[in-house]
Amino acid sequence: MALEVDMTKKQLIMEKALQLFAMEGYESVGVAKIVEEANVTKPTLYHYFGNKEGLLKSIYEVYFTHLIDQLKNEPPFHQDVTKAIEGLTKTYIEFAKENDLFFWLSNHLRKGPLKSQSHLIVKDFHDEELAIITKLFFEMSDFHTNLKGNEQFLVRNYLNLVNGFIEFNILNQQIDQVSGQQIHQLCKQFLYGIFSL
Amino acid sequence: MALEVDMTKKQLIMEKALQLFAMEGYESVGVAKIVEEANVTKPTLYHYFGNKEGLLKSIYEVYFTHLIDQLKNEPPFHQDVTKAIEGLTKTYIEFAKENDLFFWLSNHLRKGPLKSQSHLIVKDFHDEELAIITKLFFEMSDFHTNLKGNEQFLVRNYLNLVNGFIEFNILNQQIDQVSGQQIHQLCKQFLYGIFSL
Amino acid sequence: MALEVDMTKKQLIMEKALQLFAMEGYESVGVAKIVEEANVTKPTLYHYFGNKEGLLKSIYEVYFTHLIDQLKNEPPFHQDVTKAIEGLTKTYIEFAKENDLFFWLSNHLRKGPLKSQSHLIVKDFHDEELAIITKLFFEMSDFHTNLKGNEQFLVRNYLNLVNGFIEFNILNQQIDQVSGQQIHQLCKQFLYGIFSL
Amino acid sequence: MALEVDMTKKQLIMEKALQLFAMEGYESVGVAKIVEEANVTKPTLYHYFGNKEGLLKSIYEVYFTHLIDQLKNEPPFHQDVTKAIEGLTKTYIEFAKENDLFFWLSNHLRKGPLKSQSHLIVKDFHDEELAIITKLFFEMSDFHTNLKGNEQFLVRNYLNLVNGFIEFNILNQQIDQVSGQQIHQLCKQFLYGIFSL
DNA sequence: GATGAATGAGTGTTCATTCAT
DNA sequence: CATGAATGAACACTCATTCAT
Repeated sequence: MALEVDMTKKQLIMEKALQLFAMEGYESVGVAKIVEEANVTKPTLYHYFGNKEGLLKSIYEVYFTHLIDQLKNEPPFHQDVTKAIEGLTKTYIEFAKENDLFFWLSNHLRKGPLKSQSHLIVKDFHDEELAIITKLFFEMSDFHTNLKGNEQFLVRNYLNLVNGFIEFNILNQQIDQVSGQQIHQLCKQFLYGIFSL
Repeated sequence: MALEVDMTKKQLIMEKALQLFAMEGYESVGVAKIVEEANVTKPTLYHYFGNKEGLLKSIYEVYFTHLIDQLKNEPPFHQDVTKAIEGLTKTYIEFAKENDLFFWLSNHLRKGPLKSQSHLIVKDFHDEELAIITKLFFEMSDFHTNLKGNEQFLVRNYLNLVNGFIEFNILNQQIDQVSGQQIHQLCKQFLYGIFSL
Repeated sequence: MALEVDMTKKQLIMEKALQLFAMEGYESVGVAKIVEEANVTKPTLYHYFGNKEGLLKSIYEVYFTHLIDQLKNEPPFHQDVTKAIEGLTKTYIEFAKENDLFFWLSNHLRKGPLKSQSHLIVKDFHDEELAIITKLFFEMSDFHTNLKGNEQFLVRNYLNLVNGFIEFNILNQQIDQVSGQQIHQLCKQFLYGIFSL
Repeated sequence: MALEVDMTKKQLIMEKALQLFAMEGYESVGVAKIVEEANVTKPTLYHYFGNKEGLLKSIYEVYFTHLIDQLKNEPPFHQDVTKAIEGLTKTYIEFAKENDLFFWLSNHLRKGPLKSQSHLIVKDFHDEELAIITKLFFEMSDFHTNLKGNEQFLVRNYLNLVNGFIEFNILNQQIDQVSGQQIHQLCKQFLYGIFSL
């Protein structure tokens, strides 16, 4: 995170909002608290973001876009499942290393109550993420036909496993120390599971 | 669920609160909405539960206690890992079949923002659950020494996998149709992963 | 105060209400707190007193009636102002010794906000008290014509002085040790003031 | 009091609150009534005062500070008891003439139930007042040694007498007509009492 | 760009009181 | 006599949002 003194007010608001949303929850944090932490006034917040919903969207547009871009830049699948899964997992973990607070927040909002305001705001973003991962798994099942019909199931399992792994390491403040070997082990665990099908 | 007409007002309030909390989130649902849905007045709610927090606690005490009891009644571990994991998983799925709404709710609250009121309310309950599962995995690692040192990691993975599986099936309204074979497959996937260690 | 075990529920409610009203104020104390302290239920309170107002009235009827009776039993004025004032003062102080909590309460309610519910409830009681004292001072001014025209003024001064003296001693938990000599001194102070007119 | 049309909303809220608190009591008056009388909304009140307690404190800070300042500006005691007491009394009565509603309010709160919220809010203010008056009486007892040991007692009596006198005149809407002669008479009454010691 | 001031609608909670049993 | 259960209205307070400057 850049020094607060170098940030524009807009960045500062997003930064503080991200912290608060991640730790206390979008619904529980009032705009009053956000502007207080950021040392700005409410109209400043509304000037930049329109409303509270727009603030959350802006945060997603800044951070989540990075993730999506990186996921889209994954090399196309070429028969090596292990390589594909490890590459994907490394992408997720690299992203989480650099954006731990946002990862933590989005991981909660993704699975938040279906009809909660916050979940509805971010649903589209995560749907796009899901589509990308799902596409990859369908490509894989074209080569490994024993996976056929289980793509959705495997996508869910994969995301639960990886996101859970990352969340656990963020919680214990060990995300920065996650090694390539640990990633390898995690993927092996998932892949062994896959081939059990 | 019994017909509404047969329920006491206390039960009715808890039922409606459970539905609303599960679908819209504890923080987003006001007591006004709960009492309106339950066709009672606010003082009635406060008569039975003291406050909103007490309402959530009461819901947990009713439902979660069942889960804890069943987890405690799991037969002690006797060297057969597959049997132990499948038994545990069946317990979770049986519980989820009978209490889908509560399972959905608790699965969100368990991983809710660390400092959110709702998470803090239910933390103790889930800590007890975690302790029981963790104990089981430590018993397992006594026999399968290759698991040693990874118990916490495996517990997290297991819970992510099983809870994710259940959540997915509740979401698609297929939880009632989950078969023994599906459970077997789910566990196999996890167990293959374990022995990859 | 009699042992609580010997009291009827009605007496117990009045006793606890008196304590709470005196220390925290009539408006600030809810019936919920009163019944909790008295270990009875709300309908019991309403059975005996009708409503909160009736409870305060009942307390006044029990205690204040004693004061009024004693004031009425004061020997008629026979030219000795000192004797009259000292007799009156002794009556007040005796009453306060035996009923310190009630004295404290009534001393507050007497001067409470004019339009407050509690003041309006007890106004009639204190008007009767005032009438008795005023009558005495008019009798005095018949003999000491220099007091003529100042009767109301003197009544107020007298009550302020005596009630203030008692309040101060209750506050310092010294009301039981107030001696005849102290009463004599207090009255002397007032009487010297009178004859300055 | 300035015309309402010339007042800021903050002043208007304080003015209306003062009136209501004085006549009906702090505990009995809801913020809803205050904002209704002042023709503003609740958030406006909370914008300026934080909470109901802050409103009462603000009123005290505006008015009571005037009184304290004037009390502190009393000329130092130079052996003439009569002059000192009459000066002090004039200060009180001048203050009451200009701030009759506040005087009325503070006179009630000062002696309100010990554990009532309103009394606790204003206690510090009145303690400061008491300290100033007490200091003066100790200075007097250095010159008039017959007063020694009775300072606290005399302070209470003095305040009861003067405050009672003022209250009586406010009640009868005669406070504006209180003459220097009446003040002289009041003080004479107290001073004669003093020298009876 | 940025602000102090203001708001309508809502928050969770408690009030004195009453009902059927 | 006494109670658990229930209520309409009010409580102090906060929400996300907007306006004039």
